[in-house]
Amino acid sequence: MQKKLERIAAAQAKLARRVVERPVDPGNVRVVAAVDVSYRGNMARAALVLCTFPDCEVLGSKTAVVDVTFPYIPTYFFLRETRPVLMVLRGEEFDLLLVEGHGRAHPRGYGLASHIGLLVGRPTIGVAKGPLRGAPEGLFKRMGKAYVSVGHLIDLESAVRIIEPLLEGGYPRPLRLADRLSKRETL
DNA sequence: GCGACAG
DNA sequence: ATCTTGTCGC
Repeated sequence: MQKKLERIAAAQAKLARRVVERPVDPGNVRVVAAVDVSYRGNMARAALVLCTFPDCEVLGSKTAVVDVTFPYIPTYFFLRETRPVLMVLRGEEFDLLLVEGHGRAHPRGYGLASHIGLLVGRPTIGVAKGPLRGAPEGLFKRMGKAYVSVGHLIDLESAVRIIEPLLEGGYPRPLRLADRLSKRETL
């Protein structure tokens, strides 16, 4: 298994080079999507919440249940949540995506948010509740209780401007809603 | 066995 | 993330 992780780590380092950082005009962002995943037994339940920007009026929500295929291993988190996240995002449209987990704020510059961003081809921001050991300072911004970093197709400055109006109680409201929906039945 | 890092 | 009651505090 250790050998397998070494190969994956090398892949992450290579994929990190494909991450694009560029400005995003908040004025062009109309629909924001947020995804989070909860667990129960051997099943993962992903939740998606779509809302307007910057007012964050809920436009819709959805959930997807899938069996867990990989354990949680720090810095290899994307292996565990990519499937459930892609399932719940399938067929959905939005201008920007918020992912529960780090983007570039990762030892190899490639966390779940960057992986999802590369796969969906939409501006993606990574938001986590805590820092990851080995993540270079400067690649993320502490906002309230959240650690914000670039996922893909956006730069940190733009990410900060977009997260700012969405903060509620120290955390982005869309993600708070997605977190609740992933664990409960109601939003 | 101990210590401990996204979720 | 999840296992878990009541309790302390803003």
